[in-house]
This record gives sequence, C-alpha cells and structure tokens, in this order.
Amino acid sequence: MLKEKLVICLQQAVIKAQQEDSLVAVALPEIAMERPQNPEHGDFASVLPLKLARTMKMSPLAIAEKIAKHISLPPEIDSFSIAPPGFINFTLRDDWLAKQIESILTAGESYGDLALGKGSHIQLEFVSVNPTGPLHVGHGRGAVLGSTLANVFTAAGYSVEKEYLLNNVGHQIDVFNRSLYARYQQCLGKEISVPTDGYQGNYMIDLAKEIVDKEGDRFLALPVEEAASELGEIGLNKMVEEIKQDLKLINVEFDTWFSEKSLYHNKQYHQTMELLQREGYVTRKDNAVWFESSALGEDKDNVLVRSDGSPTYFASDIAYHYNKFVERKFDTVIDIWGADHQGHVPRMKAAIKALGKNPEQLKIIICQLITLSRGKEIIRISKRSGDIVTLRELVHEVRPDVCRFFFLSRSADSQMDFDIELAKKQSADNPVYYIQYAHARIASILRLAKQREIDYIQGDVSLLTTGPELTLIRRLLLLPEIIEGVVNTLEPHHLPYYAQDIATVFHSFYKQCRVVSKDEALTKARLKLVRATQIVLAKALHLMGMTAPESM
RNA sequence: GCGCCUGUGGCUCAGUUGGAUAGAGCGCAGCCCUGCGGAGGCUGAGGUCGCGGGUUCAAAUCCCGCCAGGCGUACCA
Repeated sequence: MLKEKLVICLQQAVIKAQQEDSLVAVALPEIAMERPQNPEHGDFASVLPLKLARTMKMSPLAIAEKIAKHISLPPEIDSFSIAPPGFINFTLRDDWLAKQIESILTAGESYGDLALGKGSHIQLEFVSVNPTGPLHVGHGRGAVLGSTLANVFTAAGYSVEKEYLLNNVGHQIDVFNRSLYARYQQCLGKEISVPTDGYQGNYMIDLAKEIVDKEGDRFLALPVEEAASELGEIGLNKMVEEIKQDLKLINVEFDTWFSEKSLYHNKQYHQTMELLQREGYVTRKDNAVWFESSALGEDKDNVLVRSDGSPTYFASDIAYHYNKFVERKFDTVIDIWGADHQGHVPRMKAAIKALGKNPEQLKIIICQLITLSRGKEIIRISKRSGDIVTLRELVHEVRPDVCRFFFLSRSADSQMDFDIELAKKQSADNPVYYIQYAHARIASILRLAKQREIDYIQGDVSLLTTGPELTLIRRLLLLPEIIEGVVNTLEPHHLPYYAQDIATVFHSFYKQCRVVSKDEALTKARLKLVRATQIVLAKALHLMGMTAPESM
C-alpha cells in the first residue's frame, strides 16, 4: 500500500543523506507513517526527524531539511512539506485521488476486501449462553461484536467459522430439568414448588404449558429422574430454537452449534484428560483431580474433576479447545466472553500450552458487562430470579439496525449503561438514521439519473477537483485501512464511526455540489463519485450487519 | 487484600497504540429552503482528559501512588 511506499521513500532519502550529505550515520528506527487528523497537515505524516534528533544530536528541523533534499516522491504524491517541530507531511495528487473512484466502481461490493488471511482458518466462538433461558439485552452485545468481527475477517480474506457452544450437560442442566419438571407438574394441578436453587422465571411456566399441550401428562407416570431428564431435553430444544430466533432478529447466525455433550460421547473429553495426565500436568488432592496450572506460571491450581467424579466447566472447556485446535485444526480461535469470565482467561491459556499449542493462537475478547436502566432506575439482570429484559423485548422497541449500531459503537473494554428509555427516545433521532438517510439520498439521486437516462459510465473523474469532492474521495479510500485496523485490534467499534464520517462528508458535499445539473460532463463525473460513495457506505453498513435502505 | 477493565464538555462515547489547536452524536443558542430527499447544511457556547508525582523534545495515551465505579478471586458457569 501507499504507506509502505512512503516508508521506503523516506528510508532511501535518509540513507542517501547519510552517504552524500553528511547526515549523522545512525541505525534507523522503525519508520511510522501516520494519518494526520488535521487535513492541513496532508494525507500522511512522519515524525522521523523527531525520533532521530536524540541519537543524531541535531535539531529535528535540521534533520528534516537534510532528508528533504534527497526525497524522491512516488507518483501518487503531489508534494511534501516540513513543519515544526519536525514533521514531514505528504499530500496526495488530486488527479490520482479522482482516478481512485474508478477502482472503487470496478471493485463494487468487494471494494475494501483484503488478502490478509490467505485462507487461514479461523473460528469465532461467541454468545454460547446456557440454553436454560432466553437471551437478555446483555447477550446482544457479544452477539453483535462476534458477528461483525466475522464479517470483517471474511472481508479480509480469512476462512471464518462462527460457532455457538451449546452447554447441554452438567449441573445447570440438571437444575433446569428439575425446575421444568416442577412447573410441568404444577400445570397438571400438582402442589409442587420449584426448587429454591431452580430457574424461577415465568418463561419456564410457558415452556411447561407448551409441553403439556403437546405431550399431555404422560411424564407423570415415569420415574422422577427419567421424567425430568426427558422433559428437560424437550425443553432445552425449545429454548435453543427460541435463542436461534432471537439471534436472527438482530441478524446473527451461526455456522455450527456445537454440542458439549458430544465431547463425552466421542471420547474427546477422555483423550484430553489423558493427554494432560501424560504430560504430567495432573495431580490428585482431596479426592479431586487438579490441573497444575501453577507449574505453567499461574498463581494457583484448578480442579478438573470434582470429588464426586463430575467434570468441572474448566475441564469441559479444555476438552472443547482440544477439539478446536487438535481435532478441527483451526489456525486461530477467537473466544468472546463476558467480564465475569475474566478469571478464566489465564488458566485457559495455560491449558492451551499444556495441550502443546501456542497460547497466541487463542485470542480472547473480554466484553464488559452492561448495566441496564430505565431512566434513573437500575435494573438487575438475573436469569435465576427471572427478572430480565430480553433481547426480544428490546428489538421489539428499538429497530435491529439501531441495536446493532448501539452495541457496536462502544469498545468492548468499556462497560456500558443501557438506558432503555433513552434508547427508545433517541431511536427516532440517532446516527443510524443519519447514516441510512445518506444512503437513501444517494439511491434517490441515482434513480433520478436513471430516469433521465443519464449514462455516466463514460464520466471523466478528472473533472472532480473541488474541496468537497476531494474530501469525500479521501474518506472513501480509508475503507481498506479501517478493515485492516479492525482485524489487527479486534475492535470493530471503529466501523460505526467511519460510517458516520462518510455520511457527514457526503451530506456536506451534497449541499455544496449539485450532482445532476445542466453541465453534462460534470454531472457524469459526480454521479460516479456518488455511486462510489454508495458502494463504500453500503459496505460499511453490511460489515456491521446492518441494512442499506434505498429509501426510507 | 490481590488481579482485570473503566474514569475525557450537561448526557452517551471516540481518540489512529507517545505527536501538531483533544473530537463526534444527543442536548443547548442562532443562521440557511425559487434546483437532485430539510430525517439535511452552517455557526457558536460548553474541557483542570478522576487527583498527585515521574519519564520524554513531546503525555488523554507510558511508569508509580492515591480516589471512585464494575467484574473476578468456587470442587458455579
């Protein structure tokens, strides 16, 4: 890319200056090329002279002057300038910028796609909520984050698989089964109370009713254990279907629903435990089986198998990651967890090491929790007590596009307050409308052009020379950098800001530059720019899993 | 106690990984429709970047110490 070109250009200039112009001979640091935020400072800027000042024992400006004499610019660059205290700024050529519109138009929907992944196989696991209740608002965040990352990685040339780990075995499932059995009996007129540690939510009653309607009272005849487990399986499947529907509402779909239970049926759990044992990471203590994470630099050991013989969540998760890395051979695995799982990170990394894999291959994004409020009142989220605001309720009140945008525009590191009242109030007056309005406006202009039978394929983009036009082009060309940035940082929250920026610059351009006018040549050139803007804006929206409306 | 995350205009948040005058949206005070969608454009007010030290030519950004909030610190998941 251009950045690399400029880095090399500077590098050569310095070396030349050192050879021919008595610039102090020192080893060069890594040359950074940044994009100045102030447009007056050009398109690219380097602080190399400032970095060299110390080792060269010269003033940064003097260094810049010497380097400047030996710079030979690549053809895309119009000029460069030196600015105090020691910046070197580069400005792109206007005609080069205008010409880039053609490459956007040629690429179409694939504009911005990169070849970073080179087919590398990557798995994104997210949401993975226990299917013992409906998704609540907080779960939406991870869902949107994960699905957006999947879109971006796909665009960057990776082979991506989205996975939901279905927790369908273990203690929580037993509790769910017993709770459902109690509700089932209640529905059939029995005086039974839900276990105190059980799931109290009303959705359990609905679930029980549904099952009574369909299956009748035949489970009453079965032994308790059997009845609970059979009912539980039916209930769980229904819950999973509900979850799938909820996720679909916010445009999230998975490639794989991985059954945790399968790890026990196909012996991979046992293989994993044996592997850990063989490698000497396992001990027995107090009748339980422990993973010696402290030997791998952890501050303490962790239980794998309880004294009652049942595996812990941790053991199960190690087996699951054994499956991901060893059985399915993913090159990289990205897990998205809530902040309440942060303590799980170091021991999981240690486990990956114990499995003989590089912990770097496992990337874990910790997503801070959401606090929910209605105006001043804070709502506590608890699935057990049944006091939840479901994702479905939220989507019912706030459009899916708005939900996605809202969840995406905050970095995963910051915990967010979700004020439902505010979200509802602002849903008619928020950036999503602003951005989508820009897209609809573009569509409208292109409709007009079509109606007037203006064929702009032959439009001459070199006619685009004014400020608003060039500013817009500059923004459009940032898309590949944005995508690359998201891949490198795993922070998709830059996307919504970029989309908003495009919309702002476009609206401003629209105000200042009449597109369809009497000047036929200029009209055609501007239509090309407008169409290119539509491509980029739609791409950004689609990467975020949002719609790009033709009208609204 | 220890560990992770956070603290930036009234509110909700960005800040390109140490660079130039700290930016948006909402809200607030104004201005702009004889032309392609006014769900728009333009201008303005509003900031001790939690507090105090330190490193550096340069700190919202790095280091140390406080203060405040969230989460974790289970043979829960």
